Amino acid sequence: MLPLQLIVENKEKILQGLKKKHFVNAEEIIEKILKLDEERRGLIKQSNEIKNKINTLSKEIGELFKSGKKPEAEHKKQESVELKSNETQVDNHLKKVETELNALLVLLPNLPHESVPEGKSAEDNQVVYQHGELPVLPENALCHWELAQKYDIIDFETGVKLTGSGFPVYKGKGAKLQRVLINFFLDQATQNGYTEIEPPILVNEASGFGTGQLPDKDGQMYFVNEDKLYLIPTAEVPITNIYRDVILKEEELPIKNCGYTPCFRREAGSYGKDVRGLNRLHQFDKVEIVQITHPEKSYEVLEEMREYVAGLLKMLELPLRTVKLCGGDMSFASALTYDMEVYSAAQKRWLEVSSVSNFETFQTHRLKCRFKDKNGKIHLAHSLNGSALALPRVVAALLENNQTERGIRIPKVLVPYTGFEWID
RNA sequence: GGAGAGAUGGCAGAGCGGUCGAAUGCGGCGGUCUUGAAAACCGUUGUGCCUUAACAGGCACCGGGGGUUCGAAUCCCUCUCUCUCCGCCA
Repeated sequence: MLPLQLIVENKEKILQGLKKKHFVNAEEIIEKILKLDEERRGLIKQSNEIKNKINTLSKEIGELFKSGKKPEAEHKKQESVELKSNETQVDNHLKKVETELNALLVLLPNLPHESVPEGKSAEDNQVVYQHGELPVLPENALCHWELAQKYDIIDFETGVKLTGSGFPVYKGKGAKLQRVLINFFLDQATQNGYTEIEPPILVNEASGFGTGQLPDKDGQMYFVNEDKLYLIPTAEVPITNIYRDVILKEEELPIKNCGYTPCFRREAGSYGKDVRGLNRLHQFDKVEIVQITHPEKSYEVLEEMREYVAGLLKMLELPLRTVKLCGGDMSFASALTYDMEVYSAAQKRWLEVSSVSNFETFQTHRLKCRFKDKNGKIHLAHSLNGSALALPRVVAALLENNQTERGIRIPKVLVPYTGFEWID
């Protein structure tokens, strides 16, 4: 959520940013917001003045009763009652205005950083980095879902039987590979200064709202109606919400947390090759990294996080590229996002395995996550996060790119974890 | 799941329906003393919003929401959470 003050003070800048993000109706909404805000201020002033009078009267009434001047007290009581009904009217009006205002504010996405490229869709994204040779596989190379079946390591059909599509069952070395990757990613993160967190995977509405999934993505999360809880779509939600309603000390920044959780996404309306095999799932495993930083440091940290994630993929010997998302392709809450993609040699396409974003104050404003500087002043912190990494597509690329006559080769860094060099 | 108790400032802990944003203690910050430190003493110590160029002033907040009252931290209702006992349980 964008701070109201920012909108009031920087209307033009906001409109520009929203345009870059291809947000429609921006002008109309902003105008409404400005008008409502003006109304709101007026009403607050009125309400406060009435309350002030009532408070003063009440004190006087108390004194009058004490000194036994009953008739005068009664008179003032009457006056106070009238003021009260007046106040109730003003307050009701104010409440209505504030509800309307809030409903509009929540619609506005975050503003893109100035370096975000113009563009409408994924085609306009900029490749800013590429590393590794694209493997060339023989004609008879198999896609990962075929390999999964051949070596009996992932069973999609049984997942359908147990739950539904998008809930694969990992078996044998396939299951172990999941566990190994989680451990590897967590170990790397903790070695790089991130504190490991194991959060709940069900969260309440306030948490969903805090990181911006609600109300924007209501319907994409699984919801447990009985207890009014959401299954998390990413560890970002619980891990970032740790800092909801918290005032940090400046010297506590940056906060660096990481965590593994299963992630749950309903993702209604997907189709075709995008959802084959491991390409898109309703449940998957992911290690997430989250940082809460000083506002002046967040872009530096974003680059650091992006390099960190690229480093993971290099260790796994996967060809990768980094894409800077254009305005139209960015998420609701992000100010700048890099997607990390690996090349899946049998499918002959790039698969997104990580998304690293700076949210600036968009999340922290909702979260009320602030820090106190040396002078005792309170500021909003910046929040960032990234996948490091999501497993399924990494596994897809590993299986496809490393397939040989002999079996599937496990990357060297993982062998100490797996205890085997081949899936065969 | 059943029965009871409770929720107050960074923490601990007071608070007859009126002068309570809230005693007191601890902690934090500033100062006096000291070569330095400790001790002692003095002062200070929440958040949000509105008005203001500023000084300053006003309003709200004692778990959340609603109510009674001229006036609520204090009374009533309701929700949430915590604790104790019992039951169940990895």
